[in-house]
Amino acid sequence: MAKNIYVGNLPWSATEEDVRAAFETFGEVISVKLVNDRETGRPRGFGFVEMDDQGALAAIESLDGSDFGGRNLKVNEARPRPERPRW
DNA sequence: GTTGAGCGTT
Repeated sequence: MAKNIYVGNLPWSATEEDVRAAFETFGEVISVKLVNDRETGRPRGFGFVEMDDQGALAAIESLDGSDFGGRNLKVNEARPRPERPRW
């Protein structure tokens, strides 16, 4: 099983491989998604990481509040996202 | 070449 993780307060210079490398230290990283502004194309400074349950919990406990790129990282379980409507 | 609370573009 896997969990979605919310990652916030990221430096604007951070990339998905940086986040993935940081989270791979604690477990198997399934996917990494950094959110960029769709209209301006600028990075919004947060993203999501999908990991295994144990790895996700370990990464949250270890990376939340830790220093990443000079910023205090915010790591938490992501909110459930509604599935896309297909009507 | 700028900015800084938050939960995503398929």
